[in-house]
Amino acid sequence: MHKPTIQDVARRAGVGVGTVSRVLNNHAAVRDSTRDSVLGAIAELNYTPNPHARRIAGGKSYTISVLLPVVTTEFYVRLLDGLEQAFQEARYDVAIFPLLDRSRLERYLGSHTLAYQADGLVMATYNLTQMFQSGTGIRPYSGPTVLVDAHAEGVDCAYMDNLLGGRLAGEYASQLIRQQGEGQQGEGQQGGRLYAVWVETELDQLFTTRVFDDRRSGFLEAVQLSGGRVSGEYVSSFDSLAARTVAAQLLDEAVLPATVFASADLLAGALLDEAQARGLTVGGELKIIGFDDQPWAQGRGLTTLHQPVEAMGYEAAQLLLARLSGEEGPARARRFEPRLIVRKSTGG
Amino acid sequence: MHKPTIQDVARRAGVGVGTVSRVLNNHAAVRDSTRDSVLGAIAELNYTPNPHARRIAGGKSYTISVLLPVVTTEFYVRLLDGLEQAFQEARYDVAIFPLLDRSRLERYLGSHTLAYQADGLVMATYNLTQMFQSGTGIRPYSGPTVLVDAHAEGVDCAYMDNLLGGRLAGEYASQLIRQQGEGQQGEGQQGGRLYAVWVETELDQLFTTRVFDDRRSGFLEAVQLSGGRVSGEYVSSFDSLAARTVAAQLLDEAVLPATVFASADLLAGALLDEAQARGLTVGGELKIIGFDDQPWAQGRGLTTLHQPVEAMGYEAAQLLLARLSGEEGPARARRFEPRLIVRKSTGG
DNA sequence: TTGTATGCGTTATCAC
DNA sequence: GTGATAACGCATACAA
Repeated sequence: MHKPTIQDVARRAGVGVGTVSRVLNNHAAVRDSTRDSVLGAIAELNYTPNPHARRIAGGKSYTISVLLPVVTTEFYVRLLDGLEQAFQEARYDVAIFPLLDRSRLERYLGSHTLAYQADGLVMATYNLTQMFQSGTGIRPYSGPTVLVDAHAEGVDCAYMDNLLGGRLAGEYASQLIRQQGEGQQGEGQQGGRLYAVWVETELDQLFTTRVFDDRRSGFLEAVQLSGGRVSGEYVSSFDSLAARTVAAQLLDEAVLPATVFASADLLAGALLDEAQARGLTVGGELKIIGFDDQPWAQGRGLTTLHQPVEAMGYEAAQLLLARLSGEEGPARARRFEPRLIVRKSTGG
Repeated sequence: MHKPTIQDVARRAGVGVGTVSRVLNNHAAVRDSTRDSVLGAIAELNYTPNPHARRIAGGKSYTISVLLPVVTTEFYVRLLDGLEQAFQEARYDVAIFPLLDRSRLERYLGSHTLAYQADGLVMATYNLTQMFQSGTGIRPYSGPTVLVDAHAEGVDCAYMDNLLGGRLAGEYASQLIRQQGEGQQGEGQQGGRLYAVWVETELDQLFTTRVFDDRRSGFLEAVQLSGGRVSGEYVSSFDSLAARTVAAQLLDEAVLPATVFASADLLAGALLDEAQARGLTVGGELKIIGFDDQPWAQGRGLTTLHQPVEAMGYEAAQLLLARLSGEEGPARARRFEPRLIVRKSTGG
């Protein structure tokens, strides 16, 4: 018993191979009744098309390469979920290329690798401009490319509006402080102070991203617009140890009551830990706002910004698929909006 | 100008396509002179074989799936280097599957994915037995499989002898203490105390590994054999924050002079940091031994165990390739030995 | 709307 | 040793 082929299906359904191919690829022009019988035969034989034969006949690889940073975060799991669902629906395989180190990028894009043979490329989170800048020896992939969780001129992209996210956090923080100011009358500091912890942006790095800068800009802008001011800003690298150290420093220096915005849940988590160690009442004298809505955020009651990551991945895939089916025209950018989730870390 | 095919090469070299295919695949029976002319034609035309056509004609996918944990460590970069080199030499593509979460394992092994279509599977670091245990709904991959950086009965594997590594550390630490004891006569503690920091083994986890347990067992065994004893043992999760906390605790409680074995460089690095913060003389009153020889270990002068990771990857690939070319027989296990690198953190 | 025939770029199997 | 040629499984242009 060999693996059933399209021939077997055709014979079984009493049709030609062309017809089977047509129902496989949704080529509308096929009568419902015959489509049903073909589908029936496929099911009975448990037939699955041979992807390699398909590739050689179609002259395409039906494969998409996804370049991904190696960061063990729920974010990328969700992003892949969105991407893979869309590509699967369109009968494309996705090959994942974890960018373990810099040399690997060049290798992946080299002409003899899987990535190069792909019909399209998805790049996550990177700064494309910097990545392909002259002098690095890296040359851009020649096929259609889409950026996800990043944006650049002249390239299709699906990105999260981190500027908006920061703004939402800033507006909410300002509002919290106003409310608190109304409650306890006569307080000079009118509702407590405002602090922020930022993620250090690594300069001169291939793996650089504007994500955190945008969150910062949005926040500062919103706070300023609402007439508030930030009493102290802290910077931490994206690392739990550094975050904890910075959290301790912040709580050493901060004047309570205070509201703190951390531009990543990783940093907010460290603040939560440090506050707990000091016996501070989170949600009361100390309010904390994070960003990411990581899986633990709900359990720990962290007010944070939730992002439609799967939707962003799905849409990025759609943009690429459109190009693959011949779409011309200028680059399109799809924007996605974070949403504030209020929990008890801000008294909600 | 279309992409040159094997036909073009044959024509150019004045031979048949069969001959071209033969030189491509090293099918010995071809005269040197004709091989040269074929190679010449290939170079002139800049010909690269179409992998899809190859796959369909050969009836194989010429692809190997590598299941990898998502841990940003030099270890996996080096492991991939070894694997990829071997597979490339044998004209196999490698597809990397980062195991972001548990659900992804099932999906990767599902019958409609790339991984399933691979001719062989490489699994890194995991506990195969636990992974495929009944009840998880995960069924083993049916093709030839090789384990790397792990070992199990009845499966080909290439693994690091972490037991030996631990033993080497234990012997060296014991030796250090004896030497020190001889130097300062009459000291009751005869050369100082011995401490150890272990990596916490996560139980009930898919992503479990025996690596750290082996390092621990080997160390304790060697120390006992040389008549020494461990004055204190500490446990930390594989996380820089936790490691620093544990390092601080250890240095709070330890009696100097002391020698500390950390079963991973990540933990040793935290000790280095904490010692520096306290103004302790590393290599003198405090000696530190790590495990892994991470890139920074040399610069910071950390005595540690170096592992032939690339060689292990390369050999794992060879084991799999042997099966792919029809090798029968019982499972083979290839053992690799860590090597102690003495640097100034132990006074070397 | 559907069946047939041709082509995709290799590898493998023959003869020579 | 080497050159024809038949698969491999599918998509597609063309004919019906």
